[in-house]
Parts: sequence; C-alpha cells; structure tokens
Amino acid sequence: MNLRDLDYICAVADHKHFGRAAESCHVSQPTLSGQIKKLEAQLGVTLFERSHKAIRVTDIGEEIILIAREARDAARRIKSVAASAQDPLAGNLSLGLIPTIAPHLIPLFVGKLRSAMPKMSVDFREDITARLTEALLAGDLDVAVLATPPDEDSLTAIELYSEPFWLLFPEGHELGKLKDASMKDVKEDDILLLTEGHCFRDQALSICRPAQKRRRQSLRATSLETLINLVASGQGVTLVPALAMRGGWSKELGLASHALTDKGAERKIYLTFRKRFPRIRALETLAELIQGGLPDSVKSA
Amino acid sequence: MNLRDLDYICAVADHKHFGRAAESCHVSQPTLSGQIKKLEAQLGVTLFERSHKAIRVTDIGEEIILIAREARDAARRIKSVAASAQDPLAGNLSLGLIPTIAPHLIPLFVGKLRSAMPKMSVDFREDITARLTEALLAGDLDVAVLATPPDEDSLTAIELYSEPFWLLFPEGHELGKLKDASMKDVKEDDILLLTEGHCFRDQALSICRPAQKRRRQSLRATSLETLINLVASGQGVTLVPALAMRGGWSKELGLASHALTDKGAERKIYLTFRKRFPRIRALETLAELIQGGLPDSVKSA
DNA sequence: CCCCTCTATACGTAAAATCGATTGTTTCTA
DNA sequence: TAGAAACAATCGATTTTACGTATAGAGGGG
Repeated sequence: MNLRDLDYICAVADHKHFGRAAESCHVSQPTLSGQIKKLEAQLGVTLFERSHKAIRVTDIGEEIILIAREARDAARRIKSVAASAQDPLAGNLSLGLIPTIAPHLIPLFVGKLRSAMPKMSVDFREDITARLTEALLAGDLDVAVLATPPDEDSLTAIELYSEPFWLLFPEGHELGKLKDASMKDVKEDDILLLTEGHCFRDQALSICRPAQKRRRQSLRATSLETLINLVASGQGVTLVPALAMRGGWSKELGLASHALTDKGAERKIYLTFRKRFPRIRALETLAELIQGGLPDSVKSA
Repeated sequence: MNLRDLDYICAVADHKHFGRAAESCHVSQPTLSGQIKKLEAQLGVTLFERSHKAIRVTDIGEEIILIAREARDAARRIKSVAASAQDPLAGNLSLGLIPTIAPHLIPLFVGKLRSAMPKMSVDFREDITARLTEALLAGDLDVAVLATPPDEDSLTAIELYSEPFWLLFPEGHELGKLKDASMKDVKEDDILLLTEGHCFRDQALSICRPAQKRRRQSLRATSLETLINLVASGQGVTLVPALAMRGGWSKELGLASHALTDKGAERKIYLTFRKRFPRIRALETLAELIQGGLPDSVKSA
C-alpha cells in the first residue's frame, strides 16, 4: 500500500470517474486504473463497482476511503509541520546558563531575541556547568552559555566574549586607596568565594596566589548576590565577573570596585552545544545577538 | 513521501539505532539510511541527530513521528477492515422485497440466514417493483426479490421459484362445488384486485379473459391482507400467490380455495441485482438458502 | 447498427528502491 | 596510544515498480 494509492482511490470516490480522477491526480487513466486494481487485489476487496455510467463505491470502499482520508490528512500534516519548522529561526530552543551569567546576560539579549527571531521560543534554564553539560549530552538541553570550553568530544562551542573579573570591596577598605588593584594587593584570608560546583569559584581561585588557595572552609556563598552582600557586611572582599557589575547597586550598598591588572583575570564565555545539533544556524544567530548586546565592560570575541 | 518511509522513521525512533531499525523493517541499513535521508531532504527538516552513541530524535522529529504513527495506524486499519470484509458472506446486505412476497417469504429463510451467514446482516425493505428497481439502479439497494424479470440492461437475476396462483373465495360460494377451478369458472365482475403499482395485480389480470380486464375501478385493495378480508366479507373472489396461502387462516376466516388449472397461472420470482455487484457469491448463497426453505406449494427453480 | 465513452490490458521506458561492498568516524579496549 | 569494533554514510549495480502511449473491449445512445 502506498499513500499515492490512497490519493487515487479518494479521487475516484470524489469524481466517480476514473478518467477525471486520473486527471486530478496528474497521472494517466491506465496508471490510475492499474494501481487501484492492484490495491484491490492486495486488500482482497472490491472498492468500486465499475460501469460505463457511474462509478459506485462499495460499502467496504466507503469505509476504507474514510480511513484513507485520515492517512492522507496525517501525511499532509507532516508536510505542513515540516514546512513551518523548516525555518531554523523558528521552533523551540532550550538554553541553559550558569548562575553567575544568567541574571546579568539574559536581560541584555531577550529583547533583541524577540524581534530578531520572533518565531523562536526560548526556554531558559539556570544551573551549574556540570548539570548543564549532562543535560546537553542527554539531549534535554539544546545549548548552554558556559564559562568553560567544552570538555566532551561530542560538544562544540562558539566563543561569545571575554569577561574581566573585578575586585569588589567595602567602601573605606584599604584597597580603595589604590588606583587599580592586583591580586597581590589582596590579603590571603580576605577573599570570599562561591560554593563548590560554581565554575566561577574555580576561575577566581585560579588567579589567586598559591597560598590563598588553601583557604578556610567557611563562608562560601551559594550565589553572587549572597557573595556581594557578604562583602557589603564587611566579611571580606571578592571577585565579580564584569557583567555582574552593571547597574548602580555598588555605591548604594556601600561598595567600591577595581579593575584587576593581573593577566588572565578574566574568563571566556562559550555558547556550547552538541556537534550534531541540527539547527546550528539558530545558534549562530543567537551568538551574534548576544554579542551585539554586550556592554564595553566585556570584550566580544 | 511514502508509508514505508514512515515505517522507517518510526522504527528508528523506536530502536534509536539505524541497523536494528533496518532489521526490524526487513531492509538493509543503507536502504533505510538512504530513504530517511531523502525524506529529511524532502521535508527540509532533520528528524534525527545521528551520532555513534545513540540516535536522538529532534523536537520536530518527535512531532512528525507522532503524526506518522497516526498515518501508519490508518493504513493498518485499512488492511484490517479489508481483511475482515474479504469474506463475501460478511458485511451488510440491503434486500428489497415486493409486498406480495415479503411477509410470507421472509419467515421462511431468516432463520437459515442467521445460521448460514452469521456475519452477514441483512436490511429488509418492502416496496413495489418500480421503486425497488429504482433503488437497485441508484445503488441504494443491493438486491431485490421481484416477481418480474429485470428490464434494465445493468440488472440481472437469479430465478428463485415459480409460485402458482390460488383462487380464493368465501365458503359456500358456488366455486366450492368444483373440485378445482379455472379462470373460466369465475364471473367477470367477481374478481377483486390490488391497486395499481403492485405487479401481482398485473399478473392476476394477465390470466383473466379479455372481457374481465375492463373492470370496474372500485374496490382495489392496497394489500393482500385487505384483499383477503374483502373476500371474507363477501365482496367477491380473488387470486392469491401460493406462499400467501400458508398458515391455517383461510378456514378461520370462512374462506376456501382452489388451485388453478389454467396454464400460466403462476409467476416466477427472481433475485435481482446489478450485474456489477461485487458480492455475487453472497447472493448465490442467499438464493440457495431461500430455495431450500420453500414449501411444496411452490416449485423451486 | 455504428459511434462514442469509459475502463482494462499490453508493453516499453524511466525512476526508484534495494542490496552488497566499502568508506569514514567515533568509541571502546588492550 | 594503537588497534578493533561499532555505526552510519556513500557508491555502484540490480531489481522492482510506476508510468505513459497505444490499443482493446465492453456498454450505452442515437
């Protein structure tokens, strides 16, 4: 059986005439006759009562043609769904972001996203790198904004931007006397970090002097927000990624900041996805969109 | 697009593996790969994200496969419906009978019908020959029991039996003195007939002497039942087809009857249908069934 | 009785599906 | 880290199938 055969029998049922049915199917009458005859033989039933006057559809024919129309409808729906999904800038995209990026980056491109890819609906998910990577591999997630290059062979990434780290300290802190700062200016036990699992913790640690790496276990913040509030309450100083510095909150909280002069006091941000992901076009557009919305405080790739 | 292609993509979705999917479809892996690739090209969408680990179904793939399953289901239903309808002794049959036959013939074969063709459901319809013929030609009726041979080229018939006519008269009528009767023994104005349209009226008239044919217009019964009651009330005598004489009603109504000695005092009963009717097998069986249930008062063909 | 209409058949051709063999990757294992 | 195994893609040849043209055959109408 064949979808085309179903077209044929539906056409005959509609036209009650083999010749005109063939015409409507854009095939010759013998072709249509032959295919229908074959189908009838396969099914073992007579679909039409032929005569030279008018074609009559048998009872079983009526029944079968009713189902045939369902099948044809399904086929048509497949084509229609495929056609409307052909646009790589349409459909659904699940986008994961790490917690130290999500709240600061998303507002910078959602507006552009809606106007540039109006048919694309994006589901955001915020989680740590390990779980986002896991979700990517499992296919639960289409793409993720991470601060680490892909460490799986089946993943690849587009570089989005480089994000410098800033040193954040309470107003009145002795660091405020300096014009700018280096990690050498920071006292060992003064640095506050995020809990483990956050890649930003590791990135911050990596630019600390070796002695600082053996830090006390206490006071690990679960979010940048908490970290900043800890600094504001005089518990120490911390590093903050550039994008998180946007907005006028630092002065209101009684905080001051310095750019870091240390080489490597920054992190690269990647748009990471499976190498085989089919709609890479959408991701390229998304990357351009994100890059276009970045402030001067970060360096677009 | 092709129903087979839909099988292929459903198999891949099920097995998440091209090789095993191909096996389950009884085709080689290159065949399946090729067909799916072609389908994807036609639809303009990627259905599967291939890798060497596990096949992932894309979002649009999931959506399309859902519809594909509907189409396959419809195809399967067509096969199933056809298979169960293959039996020519199954399905629905619409059977028309003329009013002078229906009430007396139907009880003689319905029982056998149910046991011999249990999967066949028969719709009975009672009407005069003209309207039954019309319905046959229009395809509204599959087959009819008529007392006249088919007069349309597209119709044909199986001869069922010959039904003699009986002369029915009130007990005490002078015809009762005879051992048997001929139409010559009947007084011209004594014969009661059915209304026009009933073929039995014409058949009765045809064996009357020419003089009797110019009869008074009054007293035309609309049914055999009425006709018999008219005779019982002393309005005259009438002809009755043999099958209608069955049952012990004549004595209770104070009626007597004679077989007619006239040559041609009988009618042939036909099972009439369109020449192209597909389930002639069912009709042949039906004819045998009817003939097998006939009493001795009629002569099976 | 011939002509017209309509479906069925015959046959050659073109397209398509299929298979076996092979290639190119990727993953697993020693 | 090299080799093997697994897997999908590709290639080329073959078979199958659908198709069109031409024609036959059957019915109905004038």
